[in-house]
Amino acid sequence: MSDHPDVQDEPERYDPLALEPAIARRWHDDRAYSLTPRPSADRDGAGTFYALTMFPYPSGDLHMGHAEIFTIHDALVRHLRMTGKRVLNPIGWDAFGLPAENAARNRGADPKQWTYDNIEEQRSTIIRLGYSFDWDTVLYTCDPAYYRWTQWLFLELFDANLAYRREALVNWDPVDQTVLANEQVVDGRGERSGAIVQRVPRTQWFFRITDYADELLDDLETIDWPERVKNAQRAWIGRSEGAEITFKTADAGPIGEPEEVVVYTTRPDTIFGATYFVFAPEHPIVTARMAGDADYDAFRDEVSRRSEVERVSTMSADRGKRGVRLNFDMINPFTGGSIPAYAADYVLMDYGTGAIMAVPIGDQRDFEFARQEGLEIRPIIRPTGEDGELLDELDPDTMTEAYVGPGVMVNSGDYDGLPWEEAKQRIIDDVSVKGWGAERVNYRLRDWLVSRQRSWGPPIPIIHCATCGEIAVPLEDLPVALPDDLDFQVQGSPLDQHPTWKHDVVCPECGGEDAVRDVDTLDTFVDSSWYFLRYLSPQDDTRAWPKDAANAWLPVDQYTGGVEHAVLHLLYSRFVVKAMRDRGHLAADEPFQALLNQGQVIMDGASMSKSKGNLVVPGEVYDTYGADALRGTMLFASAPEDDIDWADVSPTGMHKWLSRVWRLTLAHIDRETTGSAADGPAVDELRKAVAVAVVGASEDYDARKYNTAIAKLMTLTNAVLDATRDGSGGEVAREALETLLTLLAPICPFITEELWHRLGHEGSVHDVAWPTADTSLLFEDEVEIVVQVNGKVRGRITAPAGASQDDVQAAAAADASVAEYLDGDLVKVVHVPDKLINLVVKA
RNA sequence: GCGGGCGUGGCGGAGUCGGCAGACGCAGGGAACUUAAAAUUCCCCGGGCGAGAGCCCGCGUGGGUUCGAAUCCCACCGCCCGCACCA
Repeated sequence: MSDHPDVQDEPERYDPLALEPAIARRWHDDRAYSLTPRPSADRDGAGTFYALTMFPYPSGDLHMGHAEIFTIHDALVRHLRMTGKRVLNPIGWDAFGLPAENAARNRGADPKQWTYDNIEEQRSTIIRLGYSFDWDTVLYTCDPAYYRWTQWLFLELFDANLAYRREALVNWDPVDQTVLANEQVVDGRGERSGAIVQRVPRTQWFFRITDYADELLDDLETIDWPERVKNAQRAWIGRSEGAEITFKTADAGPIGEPEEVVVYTTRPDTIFGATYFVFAPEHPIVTARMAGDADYDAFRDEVSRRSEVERVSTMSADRGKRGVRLNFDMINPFTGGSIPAYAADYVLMDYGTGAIMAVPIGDQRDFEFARQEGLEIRPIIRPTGEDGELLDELDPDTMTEAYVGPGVMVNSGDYDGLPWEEAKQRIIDDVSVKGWGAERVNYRLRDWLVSRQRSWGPPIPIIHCATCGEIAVPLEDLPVALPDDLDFQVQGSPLDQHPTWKHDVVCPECGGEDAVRDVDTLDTFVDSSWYFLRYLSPQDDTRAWPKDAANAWLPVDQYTGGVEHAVLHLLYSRFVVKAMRDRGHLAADEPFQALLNQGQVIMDGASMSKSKGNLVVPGEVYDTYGADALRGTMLFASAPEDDIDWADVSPTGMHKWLSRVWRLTLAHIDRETTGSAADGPAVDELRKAVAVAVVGASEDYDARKYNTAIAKLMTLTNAVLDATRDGSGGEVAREALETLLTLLAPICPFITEELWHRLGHEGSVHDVAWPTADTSLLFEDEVEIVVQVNGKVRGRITAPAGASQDDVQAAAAADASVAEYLDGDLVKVVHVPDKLINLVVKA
């Protein structure tokens, strides 16, 4: 090279920094990987593929985690293209959200400018790393051209009664005077102010995701996702089966007659063991009956504050339960007996009905509370063993924990002697007959709270009219755009505090002036719950997406992203697709057919962060070794699902291998140029090595095991080296190198493209068809067979392929190193053709 | 506590349809080339015994099934990730 004029006769060295940026820029500027025009209605499954990667959030430059996702995804996509698929591979930015707003608050930045600056930085890194996205489909969720349709989506749900407003307990930061998103609450404190977050009632917008609870649960069986993600969703949905049963207050109380209180239980069979009754402290009946009791109010306030703070830091078992005896009793409808009523912190207002029948004998929490308060623990079940045999009766005085196993009912009136499962069904039936309740399925899943008192998000397209109520903004008035002159220094919501924005509207229904805009914005998870639909037609300003395109392209064939979205984003997207299906806008039941969760990139065993001083950024890696080495290092380190500890891997090693590929290719070109190209004596081995590599690497690519695919390509590289060591190398060497470059192209797109051109090809290596192997080369005339005696390897023999057991056995027995172990009667012979023979002898 | 996953050389990892454990690489050691270095190329590289051929041990631990187990079954230990007072 030019800075070493004295060594200019040396072969050109591999210098990725000199060749990668220009190629990267060309791919981007030429839109080399855009899929225009789109195949749509003719999509038949075989010819097209929708590959999706979770779009980045633009807070700063790309980090190593992004590089990991995109590298895996890009290898997948480039490989699929070479196998003939037409791949839709879009990119965009999840560009609304709190960091931009916080930057505005803290540093006076303009959130829009801040966001787009970060996007540009990320975009150039993505281009530099050679990720083959379709740059025609770029979208930004903060662009009015996008969020117009996010607002449309909201109105669709509003029209379907799947979006509604009600009062709910939300996270309130008393210092910043604002509601916080759950993700802004860290260990019970506001992330900015450090103040303990309170639960306060506030009117909020919700999406009725619970309407789809059963389908969201059942359809998990139809999608190809990691089991742990499905399990996380199952747990989050939290379906349980039981019954609702009505208890009455023992006295008439404030309304003049006994009040009815419904409880939810999964163990109706244990109702005869309900020896007390517990309300959530905020339960309305309790609030009414304890009104004016200052001690009670203090208890309730402490509980509501305490529960949120301590839930995150303390194990429930260590904490003890807090409760107070209320000033009334309840009647157990089955026994007719009066039982004491309590309010306690271990009963939650927002699950079930906010009240429970407490069965200390059969529920650990009730047991603990009963012990603590000296309440009766009544045995109503006698344990049975595995074969249904009766075991010892329970003794409440000596028990240390509740009994939750199988048994038969005792002390349970007409149900005595029934197995507990049978008693459960009988009691459910009887409850219905007597009008005391009904069978009931319950879910842990809550409706999705989507409103935020923040201003860097899509305004909720609703107008509140004094006479008409909540009125949808007419579609032709969308988008409801954010004003450009928000003041982010105000306390509370900048949108709410804007001098004119919310008032500059009349009611679309009655034309009345006494109307204001909704000042809340939508959760950023709403933006990301449908972006994969917008990718189908990002420039279309007449509709969110064309129905035929949605039907053609959904579900996404492969979705790659982090497991941190196991529940939220992936559950919300599933809900949105199902809701849009029911609105007639698409046909798919699920958004993402297959999901791949890539591992994390960590450093020295810990997640990377600036504060820990262990941060590695993609830039410093590709500025040293190049993008190909960065990509190769990540994929060679381990399987895509596994974490990568950057301290354990070696971009240097990857660079060394790529340099070897470079040298071998240039040496071959030199042979051809000087007319000395001719295959040497090792040509047959090399031919075979090519076939082995094609077959092996193809299998690995199909299984997305890029680490072993690379290992096989290294082996092929070493075979080329061995075959050309003597300076020989002709057509077969060229074929070996071209195959190597083709097989490596999806992983290291730059060096392969460059060398492909240097080998004299006009087009791109990425347009080459995936190679197939001459499998006849894989067939061996002779095979090595392992000889075992009593299961231990004692020798190896060479035999013709397909040799019979008799022939192999004879040859094995004749082998000197084997014969010495054959001292006894041959009792059994196990023969695995062409692989192994095991001679079992008995002394 | 409940649910899920994982334990293989100094390190990342192969092998996981039961059939030669440690592919491929990193780190390390040695050699060639060089005035020297870098780069490159070659050799060695789980532990023990042995001059050597080779033998024994070895995939978290202990059992089991089998001609044969890293792989299948049982129990235990350890680590990681979810969820966590959900009635």
